[in-house]
Amino acid sequence: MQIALTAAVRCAECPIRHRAVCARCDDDELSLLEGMKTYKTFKAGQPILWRGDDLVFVASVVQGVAALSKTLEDGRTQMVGLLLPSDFIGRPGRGQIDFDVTATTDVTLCCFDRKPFEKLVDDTPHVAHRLMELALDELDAARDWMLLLGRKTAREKIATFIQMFVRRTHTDEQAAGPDQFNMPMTRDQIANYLGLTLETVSRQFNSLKKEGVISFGDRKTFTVVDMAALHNATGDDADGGMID
Amino acid sequence: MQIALTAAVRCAECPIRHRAVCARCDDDELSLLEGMKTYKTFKAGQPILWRGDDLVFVASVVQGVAALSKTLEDGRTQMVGLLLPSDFIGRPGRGQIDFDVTATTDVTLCCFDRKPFEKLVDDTPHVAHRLMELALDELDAARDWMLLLGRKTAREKIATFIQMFVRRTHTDEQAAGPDQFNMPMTRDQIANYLGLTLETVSRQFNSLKKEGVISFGDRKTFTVVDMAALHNATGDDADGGMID
DNA sequence: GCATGAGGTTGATCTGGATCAAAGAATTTG
DNA sequence: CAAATTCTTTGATCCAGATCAACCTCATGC
Repeated sequence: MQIALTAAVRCAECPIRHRAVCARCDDDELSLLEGMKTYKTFKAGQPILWRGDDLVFVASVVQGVAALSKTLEDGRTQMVGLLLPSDFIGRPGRGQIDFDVTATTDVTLCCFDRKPFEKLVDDTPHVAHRLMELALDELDAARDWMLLLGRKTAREKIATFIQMFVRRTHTDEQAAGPDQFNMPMTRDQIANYLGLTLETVSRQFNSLKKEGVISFGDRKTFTVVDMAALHNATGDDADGGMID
Repeated sequence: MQIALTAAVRCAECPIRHRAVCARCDDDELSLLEGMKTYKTFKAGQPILWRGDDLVFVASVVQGVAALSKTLEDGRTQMVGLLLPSDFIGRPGRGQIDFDVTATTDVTLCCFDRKPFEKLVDDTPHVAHRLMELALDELDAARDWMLLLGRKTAREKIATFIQMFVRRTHTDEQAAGPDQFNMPMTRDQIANYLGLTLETVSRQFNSLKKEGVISFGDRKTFTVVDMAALHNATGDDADGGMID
């Protein structure tokens, strides 16, 4: 699950601010982790963890995008979470996960052995508290997504996805300009996230483009032209949008 | 959210075992809460909490069924959680909720003021730890449901729902016999849970009945005749079923 | 440069569930 | 127990999105 971990405010080499450890964490706590971190990289498309795998490490996403997904017997799959930089992989107190984690783009993880990390959690109540908060955030996001999957139209799903993606992304270094973003996922991956097919995703993207709500650069870059119209298309009321 | 709270192993008047406090809780901790609990009852259909409400109490469901749900601007709604006896309402550290809680049947809650409850949580690390576990269970359940909402057919949704309901219910006092259960929800409520319409729910129920997988008593009672066939119809593999 | 392959678009057709409609149970009310 | 109300079933029709099928457009490699 992606509760944001984080080693540290002062985790020097990582360009992200790990999120599992809060601002109140002092140097002593952080330095406990400082010595034991390792980096792992994965190529786009590579599996990071399989369902049922032993969780030997926990990690923050430093670079790239990873996906949590579940699969039915006959191969239909559904993404159940999206991991962006600073998001966390691993569940405090659990040795296993019930979904697959796959690299969507090339991914760099900042990893810590699970055991010492859990000791840190056990020894520092406010870190445990922080992890609880993050789990609850995840739960909120999952429930927003349930509403999307169960009741929204294809158009609303796409609009909601773009809005969510923009909100989670636009303070990051990967932002290419004002309201302009890199879309690191293929149509197929987006379809898996939204419970649609890739053809429907393509059609809806292009229909929003035709209406002047968004526009594409080189297909990896897109710009939200009319943020109000985009929000209008989500089906959400006033400001109750997805944050995940 | 329904992480199971619980006052106690020895919470004498409640016929349930509250779940937020674990077996390791000793008498001293429990007695902290013992003095401050109150019971609230709600009629079927009554709202228990509205989205955005201040959370002045946390509570365990003692009797009946309640639902968490979210609503779009135009009124479409999606249930995002089902609260059965011993489930918990309230989120440690949060003063607000982002969904509505409604009584599905007549409901009795065992309530505690939020503030003293949170003090108990803060003072007893293993209770906090238990709550974290419960939040993670919820998250797993929410993700299972995302798979259901995004990728399952109507038939698979109904089969999964019955299986889930049976699993969560069949040790309870409300079980009417072996594999026989009371269904406390209307077709409409089930539809809202599964992202379907009430007509489709009715048709699928009757088609499973016609095939001899389940049978009805007086429409509030149903029996799973062929558990294997039911599981077969869920689309899940081997034993990776919903637990929620 | 051309070949190869991965991703994306676009069109035609099909279909699972939604929607619309009406007629039964069951339960509650008076 | 008749009337009203709330649920449920069942049928007919419709349509959003899936499916099937080309074709297009980039990258990347040789």
